[in-house]
Amino acid sequence: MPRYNPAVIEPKWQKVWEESRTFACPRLPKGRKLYVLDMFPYPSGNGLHVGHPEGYTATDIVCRFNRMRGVSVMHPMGWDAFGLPAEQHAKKTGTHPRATTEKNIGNFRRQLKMLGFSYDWDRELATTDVSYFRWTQFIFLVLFDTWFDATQQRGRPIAELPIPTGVAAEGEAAMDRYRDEHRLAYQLEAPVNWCPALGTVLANEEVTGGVSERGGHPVVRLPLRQWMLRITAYADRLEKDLGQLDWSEGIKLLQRNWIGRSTGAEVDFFIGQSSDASRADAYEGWKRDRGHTGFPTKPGDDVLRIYTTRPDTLYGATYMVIAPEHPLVERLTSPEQSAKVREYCQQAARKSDLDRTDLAKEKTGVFTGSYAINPVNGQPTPIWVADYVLISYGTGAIMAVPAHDTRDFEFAKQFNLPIVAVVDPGEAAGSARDDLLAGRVAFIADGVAVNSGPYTGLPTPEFKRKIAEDLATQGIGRSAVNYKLRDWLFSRQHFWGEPFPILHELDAACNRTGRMRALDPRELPVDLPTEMAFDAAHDRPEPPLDKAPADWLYVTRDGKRYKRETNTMPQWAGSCWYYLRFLDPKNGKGLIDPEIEQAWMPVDLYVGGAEHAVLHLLYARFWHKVLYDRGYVSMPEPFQKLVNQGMILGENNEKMSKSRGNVVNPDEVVREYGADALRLYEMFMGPLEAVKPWSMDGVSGVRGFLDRAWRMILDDRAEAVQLNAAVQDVEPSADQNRMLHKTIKAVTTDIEQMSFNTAIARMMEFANFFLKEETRPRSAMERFVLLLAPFAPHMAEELWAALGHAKTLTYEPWPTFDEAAIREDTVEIPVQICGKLRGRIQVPADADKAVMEAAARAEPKVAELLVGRTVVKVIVVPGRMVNFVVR
RNA sequence: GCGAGAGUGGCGGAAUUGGCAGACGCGCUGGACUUAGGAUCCAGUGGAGCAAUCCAUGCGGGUUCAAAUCCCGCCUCUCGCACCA
Repeated sequence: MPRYNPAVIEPKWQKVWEESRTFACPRLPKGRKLYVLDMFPYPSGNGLHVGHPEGYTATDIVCRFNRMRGVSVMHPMGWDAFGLPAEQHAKKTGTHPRATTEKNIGNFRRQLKMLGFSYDWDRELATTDVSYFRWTQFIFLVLFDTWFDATQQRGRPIAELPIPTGVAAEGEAAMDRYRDEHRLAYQLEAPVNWCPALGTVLANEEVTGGVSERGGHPVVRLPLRQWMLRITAYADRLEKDLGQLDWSEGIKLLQRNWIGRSTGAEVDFFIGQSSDASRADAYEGWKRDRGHTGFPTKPGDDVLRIYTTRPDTLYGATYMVIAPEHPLVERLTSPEQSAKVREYCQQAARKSDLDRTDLAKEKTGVFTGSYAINPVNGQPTPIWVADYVLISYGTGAIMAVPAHDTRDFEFAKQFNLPIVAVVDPGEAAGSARDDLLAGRVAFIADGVAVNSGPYTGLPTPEFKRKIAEDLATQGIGRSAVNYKLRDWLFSRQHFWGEPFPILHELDAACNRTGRMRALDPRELPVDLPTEMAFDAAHDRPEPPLDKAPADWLYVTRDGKRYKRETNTMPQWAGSCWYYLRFLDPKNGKGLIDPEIEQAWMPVDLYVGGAEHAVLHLLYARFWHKVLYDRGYVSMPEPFQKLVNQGMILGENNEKMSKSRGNVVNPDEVVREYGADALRLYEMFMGPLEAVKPWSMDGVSGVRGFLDRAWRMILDDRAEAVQLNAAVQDVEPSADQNRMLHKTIKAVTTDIEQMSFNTAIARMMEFANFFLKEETRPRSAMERFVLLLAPFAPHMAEELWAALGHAKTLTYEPWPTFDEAAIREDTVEIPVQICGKLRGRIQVPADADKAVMEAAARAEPKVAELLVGRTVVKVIVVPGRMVNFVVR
């Protein structure tokens, strides 16, 4: 047989696999099942990146390994194909995004097939397929039809939403409005970054310093009607259920931080109704009333409600801060301060979120001129407006305790506000304590209360518990939980995304009445219009679909005229549930057959980049929980085990990018070294999860191994297929057998632990050993080929065939090992004196302590060094080492 | 600033979890075969030393018969979050 030539054998085996549908997966698993999922790629115009095959090879190895162990393996692939680039391309060239997308998918598919991954290609799907997004739209309808029952902590049909009698009394329209306010999918006026010059709405990351990243055009923030998804309702469950998942603690923590659960209290500070004269009386009256009425769900306009995680520092509150967008700003501003406050708020409105959270910047704010009364001590406390308080978190207002909060401390220093310490760090804190008491630093940890009225002397945790109770009894506060997580802004002003299955009612003058109507699931899919002009310049931040042909845009139902929703869904939508559709990709009756879902879910192994550690995984988990609550899926979590592959850097240790000129093209690597070499190298580079630099020399190194493995079994100088003369039908020697079984064991356990780099090292050792052997037992060679198969499947198939097998090795049983064959008769043991290596001895593997010690004492070098010394202690670890402790 | 992870030869990385540091690969050195070598094969390769030996897992302490591994204190790098009260 000629030399190893991947350019010939790789396409050959890919064709065999494709034609015999080798990796086709049954509708339902037979026996043990394993669902192995890759994060499906966005098919960009640049083609595959070497980062893609990293995770894909890892999962492919796991799949091929498990097939050989008789497991029913589900391993699908598809395309996350919506996205802005195709739309931008359309604007430039007029090419429909679908055409661009299909072309790019074609290229990605070719590249993935070239690498020999064992996907069941019959299950291929793209998020842009009408038959797919029909069900994405269906799930949106489920979200739209669901409200979150906080008491039961689960999503329920909107029809089951209890309507308060007061609302019901107002009539049908009020009830509709009430329902709309409670749906998991709801509408909101939210500011967007509108760039007039580019004629598009930009994401926050695309705007820096008030201008667009691309082109540097001015960006304005405009309120626009948006769709939101109430993910915050599921915050608690999204956090709690992380516990049952087999994910790295790092990723779980990332999600926990993102959800950002905090516990504390809401407290009402009395602000009264204006006239200063009767204020003290009014306050007393208010407090008395609250004692009877309790803490109201919604704050009245006589109070400023704040949220704090440190109710134990109430006595240290020296001022209050409200966000510039707070509804009470105007009311709380005194005439003298009015001009200043108005200007400050306008300035804040112009700043983007990013500008406002700019680090290292000085704190800004203005005094409103009014005071709120601290309910624990009756102290009038000045109210400031400052943009370091966010309207979107908590109640948009805080009590500031500069002695025990760094941000408040900075602000107080800036504006010379009083600082009152109410938590004593204790004697142990030393100088830090003095600094705190002198107002030089803020102390944010727990301690013991001081200057806190009846609470003085209580340790922080106890104080928190106690005051929460007391506030509740007095009706001036209550325990509260807050999350950093925000509701999900779910609409985009783009063409190339899933249309919403929503109609807006129009009046006779073609204006929206504000009422909307969800399409019936039977009316799905809503396809995108095929005839669209993409060059239309935009002068308003309206979605491109506003310019869709009228026959698409306007519809009539039950005699009423409607306009379709023209926002589209974000790219995240399609990737939120693709793992379900893979299981039943052609189902025209439902998003998935429950029998199939129950049989295959959850995903047993999910591999992808860490860049999706938060958003994608959180969004998908959220959708899954809603589907679970509404009975479409049978378990609450979709991804049981998650592994994040590390990024592959360029040869220069920098991130790969066109501008750095260090991009490695998989096509070229395959052309020069073969797909098996690429696969093997990506696995050999280091641990899957580690960040590691590319090395072409490394690729050529593993290619060298493949060449040697080839020559170990085949005669590469013969014209026809011919085994190497050393390969013979003989029994392996004890040494050969030991190497064989050691290798089987190591490769098996390494694959199970996804430690692919060491598995490859063990196979290299095997080849290095057997290349030196004059005779290579055929049985050993065959089992080696099976071990190699998950890593380098093309070569393995070729060698397997050359060894006389007619069928693919895909379903050959995985080799087993025998511990007895691995065991050595004698082992070499290090002998130490005082922990230093002084000699080595050969002893029987099962030698007991006495035998080992005797052998060690007999070792000439050791014996010499022990002369004239007192052996204080001898440590003997059977099968490991001997150590003499001498004086 | 907060959080997480990581520091081992010239390089990528191993090390049964406290038991011979440096598996495997790259690179390098020497040799063989060659018109040729960026092919293949053989030998060597952490540092210092002629050697015995000594020194070596970011730095400094500690525990232990024994530490890359455990504990304490630092330093550096990477990633994530970034005024969330």
